[in-house]
Amino acid sequence: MSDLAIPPRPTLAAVAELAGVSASTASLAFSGSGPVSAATRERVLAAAEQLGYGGPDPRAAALRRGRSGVVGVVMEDRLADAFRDPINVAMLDGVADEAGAAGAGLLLLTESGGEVGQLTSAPMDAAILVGCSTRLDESVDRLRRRGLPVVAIEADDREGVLTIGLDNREASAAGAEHLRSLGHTSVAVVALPLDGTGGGTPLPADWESRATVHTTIERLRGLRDVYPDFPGVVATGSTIEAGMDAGRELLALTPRPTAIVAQSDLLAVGVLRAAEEAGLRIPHDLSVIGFDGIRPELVRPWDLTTLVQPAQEKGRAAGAAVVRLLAGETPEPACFRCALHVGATTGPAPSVR
Amino acid sequence: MSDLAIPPRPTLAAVAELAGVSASTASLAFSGSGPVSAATRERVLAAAEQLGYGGPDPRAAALRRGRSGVVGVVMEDRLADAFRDPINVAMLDGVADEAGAAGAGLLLLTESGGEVGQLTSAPMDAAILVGCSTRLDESVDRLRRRGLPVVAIEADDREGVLTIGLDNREASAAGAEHLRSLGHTSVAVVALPLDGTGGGTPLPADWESRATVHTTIERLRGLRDVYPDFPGVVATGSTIEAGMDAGRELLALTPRPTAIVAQSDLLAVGVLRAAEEAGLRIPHDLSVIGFDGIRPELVRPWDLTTLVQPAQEKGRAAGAAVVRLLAGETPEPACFRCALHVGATTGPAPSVR
DNA sequence: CTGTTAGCGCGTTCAC
DNA sequence: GTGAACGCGCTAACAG
Repeated sequence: MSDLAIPPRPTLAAVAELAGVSASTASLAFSGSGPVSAATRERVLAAAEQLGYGGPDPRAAALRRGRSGVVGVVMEDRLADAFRDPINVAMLDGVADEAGAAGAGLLLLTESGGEVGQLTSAPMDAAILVGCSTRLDESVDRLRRRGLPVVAIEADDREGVLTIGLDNREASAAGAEHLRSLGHTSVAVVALPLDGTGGGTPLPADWESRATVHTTIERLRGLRDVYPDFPGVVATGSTIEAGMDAGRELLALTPRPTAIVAQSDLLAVGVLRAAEEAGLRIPHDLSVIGFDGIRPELVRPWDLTTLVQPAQEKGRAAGAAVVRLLAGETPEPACFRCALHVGATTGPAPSVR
Repeated sequence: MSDLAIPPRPTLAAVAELAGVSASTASLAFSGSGPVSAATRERVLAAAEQLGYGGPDPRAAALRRGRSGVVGVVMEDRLADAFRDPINVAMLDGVADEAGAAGAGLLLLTESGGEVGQLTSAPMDAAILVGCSTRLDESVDRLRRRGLPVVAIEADDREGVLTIGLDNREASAAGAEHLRSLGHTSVAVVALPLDGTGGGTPLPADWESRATVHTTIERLRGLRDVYPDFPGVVATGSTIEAGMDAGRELLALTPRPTAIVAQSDLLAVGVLRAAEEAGLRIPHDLSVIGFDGIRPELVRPWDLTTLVQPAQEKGRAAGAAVVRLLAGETPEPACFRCALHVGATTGPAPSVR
């Protein structure tokens, strides 16, 4: 581990001089986008080889071109948390597919990252906002002032932002409708966080005015469209553990709900575990419905009733939108739909059996 | 969705002029790192506000400073695959923790991404190589020629690269030793990919000379240290599905192995499913051992015997190393150790019971 | 505390 | 097909 030291890097000019051509010619030889004779290119490349020149400095190229080839992906506070939910991973996957194919790198950022905020200081050509929370508005402002095109996934419509949506409300309502058709009258919800703060608390009555996370609100609204009243708890995040905690609390209610609506599959799995722990039979004693439709193997051994969302498609759409925006086109906003998968975790309400 | 168009951005100079100060003073007002009177800063900020100026252009700042505040993370070919294995996610998490704390953004790259290769054209200050495969050498060359410090996770030692290692060989040997102490004489392996190509084939006899993935080789060597001869298959990736496929093949061998060594926990879970499918009792009829120690809930309902590696620590070390390298320090290479977790998927060999 | 002076390393006009 | 000049937008030195 000797020389990790950085040797002085040759510049294009040095290469050009060695090759006996002008800097601009050398530049063309590298970018390949101009008319350069094969012989000249050859000489330039040879000179570069000899000097150990690794190609044009991307920083300078970025300044000159006004493009850095980087797309920012802005996620929740901790990357850790974001990565933990497979649905986010699937989405990122879609983004990487499209943006990557267009030659863009993905720069992972958090809204609160860094000192003054990476949002203001990171070199990028556009940004995709994911899992939008409280600071969305502020983030958008910062990005827009930098002149960057912004694409948001599942966010409130906002001036200057292209939104890739999901029918959260309708889908949730469809899930609730499914429960209602099974005769459930006593349902409870495990909600995703309402805002940037803690969670792990009962769902407040005034959630609609207090919550700031678009997805959470819309899913709650969908449930309310079918069940005007329901108790619930706010989970600390989209994890199995949080789902277990929430499940334990809800199962201790009297009367015990006959169905629990979890706002994500991971939460649903946690609820199922809590139910198992309490000795309840699924779906005989309790019905559980999730949201997302993550890969079934992660939910094993249950066949979870859930709302399957096209996460990767969503990501792909966002990636494609950014690419088009950067190409000067004006892509249309999109809205994806979920499909209800009726599995084996929902059944008739105990009272009607 | 009207004006996603990018309005002309004001420059620092314009702001400075409006504020009636020089450009450099304005610059200081923004970076905050110089002596500027509160009143002056105030005026500059007000002018910026008025013009809708969003702060210094990161591209220009990067060129001038020679730093872009971005650390590249180079992963396997498809980001999708990388994200699918929780062990990678855990590691990324560690990297994000350290690098993020230092204010750096993580730029996700693939070795083959983009046209001419993002490795050459992406603006970054340093790179972390992860899941090193065939093209490692070439990648390192490209990065080193750009004068970038390079940190590699689990790679062969190489001039000019700081390696963060794992005791893959020793750990695998310890796992094998565990099986031997239980009386197993007939073990088979499910190997991670040997190189960038397909997989899904029997493990060739000359794997040692053919394989290019450091981690795979070292783990195979560790197994061989205890069991000189063993059959095996090469999985197509680190997934449960690939593990199932591999498991089915190995369980069809005659004589059927009494123990299967999987090179990752996901593969092990796949093998367990294949065993279940074949009606085998675990560990009565078959012992299975994994590698990684991903979160237990992902392996449920089994309590998998596995080699627990400190993945997040590994990532953290890599992140810290990069940060120190960028600070001009010379961090030492590190090597982490795994711990054998004896779960409920390994037991005495059938013949000795 | 603030202004002046020079570039950072390259890509892009134009001419030739 | 090639070269000369200019400036992308900012910041590090210095001088005042």
